[in-house]
Amino acid sequence: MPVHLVKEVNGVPEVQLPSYLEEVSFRTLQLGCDYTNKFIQGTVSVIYSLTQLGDGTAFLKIIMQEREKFHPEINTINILFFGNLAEECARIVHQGDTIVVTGFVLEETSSSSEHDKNCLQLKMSPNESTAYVYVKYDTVISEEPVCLTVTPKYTYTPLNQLKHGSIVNVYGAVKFFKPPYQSRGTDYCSVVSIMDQSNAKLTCMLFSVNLETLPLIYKIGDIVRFHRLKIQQYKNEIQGVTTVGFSSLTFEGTLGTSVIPRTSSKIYTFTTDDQKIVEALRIWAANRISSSGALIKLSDVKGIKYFDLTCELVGKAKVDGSSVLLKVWDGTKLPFPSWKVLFEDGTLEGDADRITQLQNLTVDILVYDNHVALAKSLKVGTFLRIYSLHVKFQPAAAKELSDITHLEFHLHGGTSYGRGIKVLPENNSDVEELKRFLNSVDLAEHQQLKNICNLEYNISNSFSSQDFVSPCDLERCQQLSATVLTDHQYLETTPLSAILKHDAPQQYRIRAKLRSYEPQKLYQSVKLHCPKCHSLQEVPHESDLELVLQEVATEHPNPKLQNTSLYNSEIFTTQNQRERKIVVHFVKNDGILQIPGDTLIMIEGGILSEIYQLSKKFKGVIPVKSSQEDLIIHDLSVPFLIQGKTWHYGCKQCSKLKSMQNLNSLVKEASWTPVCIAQGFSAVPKNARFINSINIRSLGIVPLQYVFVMTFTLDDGTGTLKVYLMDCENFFQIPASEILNSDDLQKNMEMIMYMLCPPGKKIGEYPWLECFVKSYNVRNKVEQEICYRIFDTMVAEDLI
DNA sequence: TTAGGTTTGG
Repeated sequence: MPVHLVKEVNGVPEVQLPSYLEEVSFRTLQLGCDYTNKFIQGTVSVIYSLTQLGDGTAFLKIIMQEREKFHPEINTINILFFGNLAEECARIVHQGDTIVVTGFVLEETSSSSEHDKNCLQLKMSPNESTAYVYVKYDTVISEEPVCLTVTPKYTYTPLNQLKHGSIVNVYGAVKFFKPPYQSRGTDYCSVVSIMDQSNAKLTCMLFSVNLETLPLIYKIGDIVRFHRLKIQQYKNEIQGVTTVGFSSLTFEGTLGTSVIPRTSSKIYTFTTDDQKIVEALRIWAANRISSSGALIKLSDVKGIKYFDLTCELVGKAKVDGSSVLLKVWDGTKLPFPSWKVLFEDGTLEGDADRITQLQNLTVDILVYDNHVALAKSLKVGTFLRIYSLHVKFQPAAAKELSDITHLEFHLHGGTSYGRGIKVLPENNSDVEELKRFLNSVDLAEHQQLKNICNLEYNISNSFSSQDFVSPCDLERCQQLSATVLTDHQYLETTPLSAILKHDAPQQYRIRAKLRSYEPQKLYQSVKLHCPKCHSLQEVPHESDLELVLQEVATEHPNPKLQNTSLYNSEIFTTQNQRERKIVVHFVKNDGILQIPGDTLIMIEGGILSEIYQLSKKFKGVIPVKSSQEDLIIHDLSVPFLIQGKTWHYGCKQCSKLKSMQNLNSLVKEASWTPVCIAQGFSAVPKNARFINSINIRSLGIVPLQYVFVMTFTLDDGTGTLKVYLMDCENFFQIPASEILNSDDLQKNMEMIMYMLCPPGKKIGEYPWLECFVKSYNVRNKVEQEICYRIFDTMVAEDLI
C-alpha cells in the first residue's frame, strides 16, 4: 500500500508505524547512505500541481518542512512522487499536513530554484516507497461523549467516476448485502453493493478482524458512507475493498426517519452536508431500489420460496451436529400448516410456558452449517432478521395418509443471496413496530384453535378447519383473481348462466371459481399434440422406450456409415453384457467438431440409461440405426431427439422419415451453433426452437408438442361450466415439455392447483379466477355439442 | 489471505 491515512486524535496516531522503522532527521541525510528501514517526518509546506512526465508517468512534487527545526538553514526538503503514488498524494495531502515517508531514495537535485537550494531530494516510487498522511482530530471533553472541534473535509466520489487504484470516500444506497460472516481467512467478510444518483453500482468486499467495524446494514435500501475505500479491478469490473483506516456509517433508508448514523467508531465526522447527502440518496433510492421495507410476514409466504423474516426468537434447540432449530414468531399466522421439528428431550431453550402459549403462531426453522455457530449464540427473546430463508412447500404424499401438505423452513448453508442471520437492536424501527404488533396479538384467540400445525394431526380435521384461512387471506381470495388476462381486457365479464344459453362460436371473459378439475394426478395431464393432424397422444412410458431401444441395440452397426464428412464416429464396446457395440457419431459444424456442450450426437445401439447420461453432456442426442444406405431414425416410437430434460417425439401419422444425410445441407449452412439456436423463431414455443434450428422437417419429421390437457369445472354462482385447458407453457408458466423430468416443476404445479382449488375448504373460500373462454362446436356421430376452452389466461405471478 | 452477490441436502 503506497499511501496510508493515519487518524490522529489529540496528537496521538491511531495506527503506529512499523517498529522496525527508525526516524532520521534532515541534517543527517547523506548521499550514498542506505535509507532502507528509515523514515523521515515533517510538515507539508508546498504542494505543486500534479503533472505528467514525458512518458506519461504521473509526477508530484512536495516540499516538506522538518517539524523540529534543529538547523534552520536546512529545514526543508523536496519529495518527488511518481506514478499512482503521485496521484494519491495529490488527492489526499494538503498543505500543513504531517507526513511520514519511507522507502525513499536520496539523490542530488539538478535544479537551482529557490526551494531546491538544499541540493538534496527524496525520490518516492510506487513499488518501493510508502507515505503516511496524518489526519488530525482534536477533541475536547464536554457533556457530549465526544465533540469535534476540527473537522477534516472529505470529498465524496460519485460511483460512476471511480478509478482503479484510487482510495475514495463514497456514499450509496444498499442494493444488496451479505451480513458479516467469518471468512476462510482471518477476518469477517461482508459483501455490499451500493448505488447512487449516477446509477452506477459498486460491489464492495469488506473485511475486518472486528465484526463491529463492518457496516451495520439491516436491510436493502439502507444508506452507507464508506471512508478510505480502495478501488480495484476484478474481472473487468471495478470493486471496492477495505483498506487501512476504512470506516463506515449506516443510516436507515426509510424516508422521513431520523438521520442517525450506525457505527462502531467513537469518533466520526458528520456535518449538515452529510445530512443532505443522506436525505438526497433516500429520495433517489425510494423509487429505484426495491427496498425490503414491505417486509414479508409469515402470513404472506404463499407462492414465495425465499424471503427475509423479521421475528422474535422464542425457543432454540440443538437437533444434530450440523443443524440448530429456531422457534420464532412474527405475530401472523401461516397460510398452511408447517412442520414441527423433532429434537432431543431437554435440549429446548426458552420459556416452556411461552413456547406452549405461542405454539400455533411459531414456526420451526432449521439452520445449517456455517450459520449454526451464530444460531447457537442467539439469546431467546432477541429480535432477528433471517435473510433468504427458504420456505419449502411440501405437497401431501398421496400414498402416505399420515402426511399432509405443509411448509418447511430452512436456512441452508452458504452465503448466497445474503443468506444469514442478524440480531436487530431493540431500537430498530422495524423491531419497534414488530414489538407493537406482537403486543396486540390476541393470544387467547389463537390458543383456542386446535393445533393444526401438528403434522401428526388427523388430515381430515385439519383440512376442514375454517380456521385454516385467516380473515385477511379470505378477503384477498375473494377480491383478487388468482389468474391474469394476457389480452382483450376490454371485454366485459359474462355470467356462466348467460354463456350456457348462447350458440358457438363466441369469446367470453368470465369470473368464476374452480370447483374441480381432472385429471387429479397431474402427470396424467401431460400429452403430446400434433399441430398438423391435431391428434393427442400419450407420452410413451419409459419401459416401452427401453423395450424398443434394447431391440434395436441387438442390430449391427454398418461400418460403411461411420466417419463421413458430416460426422466423426467412435465405437464403444460394453463390458458387462454380450459385448454390445455402441457407435456415437459426433456431428460436425461446417466440418469442425465443437465442444460437447455445443455438439449434436447420433447414437446407435444405446439403451435408455446410456442415452440419458449422454444427454446431460451433449447439446442433443439423436438415436439412430443403420440401414444399408444410410443412418436412419427409429420408427418414432422413441424420441427422435433428446435435448436436456426434453424428449422430442414425432407424429407417426404425419411424419415421412428421410435419411440422416438430409441433415447435411442444414449443417453446412452453419445453423448448428448456439447462436442460431438462440435466434429462435418467435412464434414457436421455447422448447421447439432447438428442433427447428436443426430443421427437423428436413428429416421428414413433424414434431409433437407437449401440452397440459385438463378439464376445469368452473362455478360463478350463476351456473357451472366445463372448460378445457390445452396449454404448452403459458397458463401455468411451466413448460409441459420439461415437467415429467423435473420434481421441482411438478411441485410447483401441485402448489398452483392447491391454491386454485384448495382441498377441504368451502367454495366460498376458493380464489376467483378471471379467464377468457371460447366456445366451439364439436359434431360427433349423433349430435352437435358446444365445447369451451380457456385461452389468453395465465396464473398470477404471486402463485408461481 | 479472506471473497469476488446469483439460493436447495438436510
